[in-house]
Amino acid sequence: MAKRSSGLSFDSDPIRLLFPHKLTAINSFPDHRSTKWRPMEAATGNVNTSSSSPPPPPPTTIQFPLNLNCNLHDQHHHHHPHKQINEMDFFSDKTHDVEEEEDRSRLQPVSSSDPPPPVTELDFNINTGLHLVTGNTSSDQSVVDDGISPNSEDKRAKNELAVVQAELERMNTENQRLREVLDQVTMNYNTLQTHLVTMMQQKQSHEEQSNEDHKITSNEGGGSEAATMVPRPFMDLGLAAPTAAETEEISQSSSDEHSRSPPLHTNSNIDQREESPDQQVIRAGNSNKVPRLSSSKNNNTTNIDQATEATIRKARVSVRARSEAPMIADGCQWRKYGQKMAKGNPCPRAYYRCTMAAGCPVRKQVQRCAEDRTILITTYEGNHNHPLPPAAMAMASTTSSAARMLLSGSMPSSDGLMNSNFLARTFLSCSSSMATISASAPFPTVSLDLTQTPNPLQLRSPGQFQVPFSNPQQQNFTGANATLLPQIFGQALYNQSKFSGLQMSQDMDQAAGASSQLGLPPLHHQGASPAALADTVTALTADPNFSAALAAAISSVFGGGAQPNNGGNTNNGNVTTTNSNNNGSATTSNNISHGNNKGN
DNA sequence: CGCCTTTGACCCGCGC
DNA sequence: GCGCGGGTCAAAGGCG
Repeated sequence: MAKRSSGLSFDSDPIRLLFPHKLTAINSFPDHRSTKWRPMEAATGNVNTSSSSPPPPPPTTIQFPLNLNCNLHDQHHHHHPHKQINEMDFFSDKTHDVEEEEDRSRLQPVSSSDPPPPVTELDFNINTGLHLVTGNTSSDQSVVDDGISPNSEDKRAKNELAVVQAELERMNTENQRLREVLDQVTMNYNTLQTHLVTMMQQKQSHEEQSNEDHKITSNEGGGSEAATMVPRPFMDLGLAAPTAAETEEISQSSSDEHSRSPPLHTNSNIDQREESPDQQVIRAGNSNKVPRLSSSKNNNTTNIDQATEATIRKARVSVRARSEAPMIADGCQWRKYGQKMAKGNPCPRAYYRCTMAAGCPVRKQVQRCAEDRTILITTYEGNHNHPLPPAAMAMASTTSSAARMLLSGSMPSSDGLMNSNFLARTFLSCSSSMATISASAPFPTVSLDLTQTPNPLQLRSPGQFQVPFSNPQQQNFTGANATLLPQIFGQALYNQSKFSGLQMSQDMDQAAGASSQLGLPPLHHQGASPAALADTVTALTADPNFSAALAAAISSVFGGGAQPNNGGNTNNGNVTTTNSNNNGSATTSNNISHGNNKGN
């Protein structure tokens, strides 16, 4: 399936996303500047062009949801101010009004002496004259009509008949139109299904190879049927043998997608198991190539979850933001544990570990863009296993949600497809010009480019605000705002997830729990192609819900200080930064560890 | 003293 | 098998 210009770009064959661990390091992590970001830029242009003008219905076959929704929406909202249905809309009062006027004008000769009364449904009923025939003389009209011959009543009846017939015609037309829409929906569904089957087949072949190579699931034979559902490629991404508590966690998460998520854990507990201080599962190399799933004591379901979580652990969210600060303040406490010179970038890459809780598996890498040193590339990996301050919640949910989006986007299970796609489109629609999915990177990575000015149309929510994203012409985007952006984004995503009410409905009982604790679409199926996801995302880039989510996010981040229609530059110019800025915007950020600035 | 950064060494996977 | 590159460890030192 061809790539579509949605801001979502895949660098490689879609199937590769399913086997991130198999990928070569063609686009290894540090190379944000090169291949990874290029598609996004291209996509940016496309998106902008497509979104700046009323989208000429792209040939995408997945466009239907929007159209369908719009139509239905309009039809069911009688008082929608921008009703666009001209040909037929008998759900609309207004249409009725107009047509009734016409009908009434046709009927006028019968009772020409009466000024046209206010048009209402009641009037319509009265004017049908049907009641008059039955001898209902209570109305003024009937009084007026009293003096009229039965012949005129016949005329009137005929007229009414004509009206009814016209209505019937219109209804037929509308039915036809709806049928066409339905056909289109069905066709699109079939297309998707076909694509899914294809991908599943490809996946199975890969799975077989993977099984032979890694013998990961040698333990239990699990039904072949289940085996086909098990995301074998992810098995490699399994974690080290889980502890008892971990196993419990796993079984819990597997047995219930219905939540009971531990309260106050910002993100899924996926990584709690990851390393106890003495365990250090993420050891050299292992973190990169993922510890093996050595334990065989788990059943398929457990393996699925392990694989899922391990993959999530590997999923990364890369944030590009202009910042002169050494790091963007994301509300967490970090400790630097290493620094390396990465190939292809003269700027060193710093490795940070979350120190807000012992054993928190979250890592982040900070590196300046080689091409533009003002751009700070921060890549998050993993999920916190501890409560987070509000300031850190957004970013945590962003990373977590992005990770899940990546995974779910590659697993279009019957129940996961919609969820994943919804989340994906949520994620990407908000910034189709900013978000990029890299499937060719060693790990599935969602890249958020916060250095570009997003399309105002996309950022304008019904509330008419604009995110103070960096303006390319205004390079003074400093750490303060750079700090905010991920939070905005994350919060928007988080909110949108709540609004969506999709997978959240299962686990959203924990308000503090970030989206990662939301029910992850079951990993039964796998092999959905990112392209399919891309298609869906492409088709659904305009998600009104996201605007609301983004509005809420900004409101929360700015404490209601979001400036409507500020053109996005206001804050940029005003905020000056220091490394330790809290910029007063968001919350009680712990900000970057103090030593961090010290060191730099 | 505790926490942090620095930095060289080490581990590991992958490609050749 | 070797080299490369990414990622991490851990000793040493700095700072408040």
